[in-house]
Amino acid sequence: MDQLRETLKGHHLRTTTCREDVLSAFINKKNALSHGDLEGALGESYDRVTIYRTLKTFLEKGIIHKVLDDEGLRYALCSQQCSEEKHQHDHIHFKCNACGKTNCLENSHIPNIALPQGYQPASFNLLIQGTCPECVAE
Amino acid sequence: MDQLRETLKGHHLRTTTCREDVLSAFINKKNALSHGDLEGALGESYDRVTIYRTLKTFLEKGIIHKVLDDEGLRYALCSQQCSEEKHQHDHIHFKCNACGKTNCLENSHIPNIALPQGYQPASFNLLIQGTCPECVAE
DNA sequence: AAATATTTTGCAACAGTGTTGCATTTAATA
DNA sequence: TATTAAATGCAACACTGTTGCAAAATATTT
Repeated sequence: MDQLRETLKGHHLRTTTCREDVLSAFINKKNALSHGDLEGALGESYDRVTIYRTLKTFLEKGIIHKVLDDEGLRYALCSQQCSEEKHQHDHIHFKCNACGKTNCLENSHIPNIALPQGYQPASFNLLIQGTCPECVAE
Repeated sequence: MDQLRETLKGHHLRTTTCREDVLSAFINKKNALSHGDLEGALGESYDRVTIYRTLKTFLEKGIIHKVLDDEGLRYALCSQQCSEEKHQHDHIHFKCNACGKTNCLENSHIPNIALPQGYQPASFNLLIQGTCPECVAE
């Protein structure tokens, strides 16, 4: 449980029960979570606004990153060490159309891509939709 | 101007001024447009709801496709011929962090990507963020 | 050209998502 | 334990997107 406090401290954040619970939710559920998912998971414990602010803070500090799919915005833990200064995310997000879960493929990398003249890329975001191993098995 | 009517007819849609104006906006502006962009461009001519429904219809008929970036949802013309039955989009979307515009790189293709065992991909969506040629030049 | 059937539109109302200001409470520090 | 600074809860609001229904417009038939 002190793991949570350490992570928060490591990112220069005060320890609060809300932050511990949100962080804990991200660690337990493996897949990306939306604000609504968190509201559901944490019940009535915290105000909606507090959860929004917690997500915003976690984003800024590099604890989580945004994950986009056609249904909207979700968040997932940063596996690589990210900080306020530097976010590094060139891995792939996979959304299963069967179970609806989105997660990060940790050991994947987006290959080099030849862009037309003049385009200067800074960050890459690849979402693949399809069927995940668990749903393929059924 | 009959171009518009033809396109609509080709997708089995009735010709209405709203549909013509929305389609026209997509053709004139080259970049991806959000619902809000269209509301701005079309002024008070049409009800918000009508624009939402027009976008939904265009999506279903394969006239436009969704483009996701970190700010939310936009739409862009399908360059390849899409229909109600089949959407085919493996091109790349580029968002310029300087001018804020997102567009499709028409001659680009997402390369083959090796997924971990068991994942069955169906569709790919790659967003690259950076600086576009026009903004690099400045 | 007028009548009909069908689709589309505008309006009202609503649900969901996200933000801001401010007073109160809580966490860290001295 | 007292002080300081940050985080929370509440109220209010703006934005985004959806649904039901009556009125209007389109395409079709006569």
